[in-house]
Amino acid sequence: MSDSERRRISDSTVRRLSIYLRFLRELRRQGKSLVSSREMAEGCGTTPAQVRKDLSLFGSFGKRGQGYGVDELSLTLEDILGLDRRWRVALVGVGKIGAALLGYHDLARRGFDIVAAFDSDDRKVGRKVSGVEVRPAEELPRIVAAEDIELGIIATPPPTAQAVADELVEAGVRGILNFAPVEVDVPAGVSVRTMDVALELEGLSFSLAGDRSGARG
Amino acid sequence: MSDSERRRISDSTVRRLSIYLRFLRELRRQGKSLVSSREMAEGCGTTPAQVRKDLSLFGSFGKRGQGYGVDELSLTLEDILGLDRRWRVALVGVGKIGAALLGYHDLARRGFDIVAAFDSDDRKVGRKVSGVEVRPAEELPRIVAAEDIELGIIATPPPTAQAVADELVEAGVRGILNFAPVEVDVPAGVSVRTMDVALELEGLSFSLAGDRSGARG
DNA sequence: TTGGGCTTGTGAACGCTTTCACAAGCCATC
DNA sequence: GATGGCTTGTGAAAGCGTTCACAAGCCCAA
Repeated sequence: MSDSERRRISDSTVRRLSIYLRFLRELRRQGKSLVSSREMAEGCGTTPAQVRKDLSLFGSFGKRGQGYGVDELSLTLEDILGLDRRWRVALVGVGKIGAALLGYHDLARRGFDIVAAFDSDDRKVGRKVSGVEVRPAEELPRIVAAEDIELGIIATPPPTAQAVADELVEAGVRGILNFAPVEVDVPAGVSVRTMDVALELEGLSFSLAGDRSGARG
Repeated sequence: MSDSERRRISDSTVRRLSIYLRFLRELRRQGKSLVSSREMAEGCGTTPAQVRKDLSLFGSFGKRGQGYGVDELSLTLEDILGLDRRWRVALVGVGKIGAALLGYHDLARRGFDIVAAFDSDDRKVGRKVSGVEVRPAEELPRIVAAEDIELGIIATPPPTAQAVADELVEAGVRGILNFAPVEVDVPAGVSVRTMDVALELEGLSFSLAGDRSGARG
């Protein structure tokens, strides 16, 4: 697939592809070999038409009358998502969230290895957290570049998030997962996703606040 | 605002409202009193027209030729988002992520109090984590109902997530933040948001994989 | 070989979200 | 009080994503 084709794919489609893959891996563990778009939709919280349309953006992977081959489609989605390899990730900020991420083995299971961790707090530097040594923030540029790290996770307080993002990009990182509750700017060609727990809770709060009369739906 | 008006608001708008509010609070700390849609757009990663359209869905809060009053708009957005009160939250699963959330004070700062934590592991039950006592999973239904808890956070392994969601809903919870990497089903009238760190990294992986020729954009 | 049941792949229709473009309106200055 | 510069609020247009609906195609049974 060419870059220009890839660019046309929407964020929501990519997100669903990940969900499909997660579901397919579960089916694989259960030993299922075929799955229909209807079953995928039920397991992934969407519609059969949506599943088929999403997949059709990349090719024809199913068999009419039968469904999709679980193994085959898993591999295809892994290819599409760029998961046919492992990714080297740098973590910046070893506070509560950063430490939790270092200990969260689902990341490695899904292809993302945190190979370096940084913190500006001297008391944390040198300690090992879940097997990864915490390094001083000053070494970030050198190590990220030297170790060919392509993804970064920002788990610092908001005021330093932008500076960290700048350093990561300068050192060659082209994808950033940001846990600081602030939007960070990056140059074109670099992707950022921000995860803000409180922001998600606020979304729930909105739904509930609009529901004061006990309405259903 | 009536429920039916509220229902028309899209998820993406609600998400942006939260981002606007986050930004406005920062401006308030800086002592700024007026802000234009252009400045908000720059600080929130969107466009001025989008900012104005989002706000216009709820009313006219600005002053032509000047912009929006920072204090006034903050309060308005808090009202809209249902943040004119505090929310009582139950946390289920005190593993790495759960413990990190208990120690993450940004939640309390933004109106969400984790007032109960549950775990099925006897070794964790009874311990206090960041000031909250861990209770046995069996007590969840009773305590959530008795304490008028309206929001739940699931931080258990995937296989138990659905059962926990069912218990939370049964006990009266109408909003769930799910950290288990699996989609959970809930009845109409209950909202769920799933946060999956690996899934977000996969999104970044997709962008980078489609970018092998060093294209810009 | 034929018929029935089921499922994919996809153009077209639909509906929602974003962007555009401009009238209405505020403020400072002269 | 009139002028110029700036900003909001909003219909209309454009752009996207989702849903519909059905032809094409597979498999099983008789």
